Amino acid sequence: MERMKAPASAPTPGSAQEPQEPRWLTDEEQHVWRSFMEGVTLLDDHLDRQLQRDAGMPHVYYGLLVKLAEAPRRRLRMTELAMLAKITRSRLSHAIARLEKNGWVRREDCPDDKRGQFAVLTDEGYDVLRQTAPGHVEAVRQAVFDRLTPQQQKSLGEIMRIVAEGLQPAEAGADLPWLR
Amino acid sequence: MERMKAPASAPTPGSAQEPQEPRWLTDEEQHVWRSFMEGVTLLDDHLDRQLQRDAGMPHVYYGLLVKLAEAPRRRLRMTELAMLAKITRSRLSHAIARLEKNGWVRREDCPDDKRGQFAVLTDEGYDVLRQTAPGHVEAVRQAVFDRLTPQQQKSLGEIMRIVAEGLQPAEAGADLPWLR
DNA sequence: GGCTCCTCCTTGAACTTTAAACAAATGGTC
DNA sequence: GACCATTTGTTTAAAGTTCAAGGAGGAGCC
Repeated sequence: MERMKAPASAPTPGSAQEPQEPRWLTDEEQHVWRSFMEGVTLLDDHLDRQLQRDAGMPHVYYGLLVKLAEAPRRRLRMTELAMLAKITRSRLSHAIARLEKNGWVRREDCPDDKRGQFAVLTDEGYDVLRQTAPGHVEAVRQAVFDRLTPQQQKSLGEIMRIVAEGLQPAEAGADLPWLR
Repeated sequence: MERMKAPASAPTPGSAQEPQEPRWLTDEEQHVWRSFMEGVTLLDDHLDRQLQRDAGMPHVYYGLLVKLAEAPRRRLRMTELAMLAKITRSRLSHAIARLEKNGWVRREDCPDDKRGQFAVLTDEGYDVLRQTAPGHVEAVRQAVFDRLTPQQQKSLGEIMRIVAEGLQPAEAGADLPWLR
């Protein structure tokens, strides 16, 4: 994974060749990375199961409903929603199609731009959210916040914000500053 | 998401009813949680794409090869591997089937237990790992370690280990203590 | 208008994951 | 041995995700 046996000698650094000596992870870094991946995997699974059971949808879909619920008039342009949720438009298209079938979201044409579509949270969708939100918060609390000190919570936020910013496509939302 | 408008009054705490007043997230907690989810989503996507492009497999599959590479005789029982990778046996079955098609893993019967199967990393599989590991470490470094102070790295490890432990099924690996 | 390029969103196929059901082997227990 | 519960791993179908391709509208330019 992050470590494999390293070759005996390394090419001169700074040369034109790309394949420098790989910057393998140290043991400490490796432990961090494994804890991270394990924690994320288990947490993701846990919340997906919780929501699938209690709300009949995966975590990502739940997140979409939340974004819509928070938006003015409970609606967002598809691209906007995709960016907020950090997923591709393609994935969003499929997701909204499913949520539409459930009656939790409906599509509306955009008057200004005939290419555009709004995803609109229906009253039924809002109800689902209201009924399932308490259980979900509780799950998140039990899995994460209840186990961490305030200082750890703060650190986690800072750390993951840094990571997220580093991966944010440079221009993402540059023209939609109010989304950030 | 973690917050919806709260009812005006709460049922008496400690009563027999479950639906207490939900423990909504504070604003700070909510920011932490969103940073976390966004970071994880972006990171997961990023590494998946990196490995799909450079190694022809998703991140999880890569992780399976790594576990096998580290195991004695480069082999593990299916259940053992599933537990190490924190995935279900079903998922593992499918994954190994695919990796077997690639020629990177092969199955072997377990002599002791006729139900049992070993997943064995082939030489081809090992080569793929050797060739793609440098690129992957580099991606992990650039996305995570290069951006964090040593103190933050340490915190991240501690925090995610706590989260992981909380979600580990109580008995998981209890009878396989050498796996922990 | 005509041209080109870009953006918005959808689609279909291939692939991965999940959930539930299942066969076979094991390990008691009687 | 017969019985029953458990463990092991697979299978099926449905659901979700990804990738590449594409239609349609907008925006700038001649």
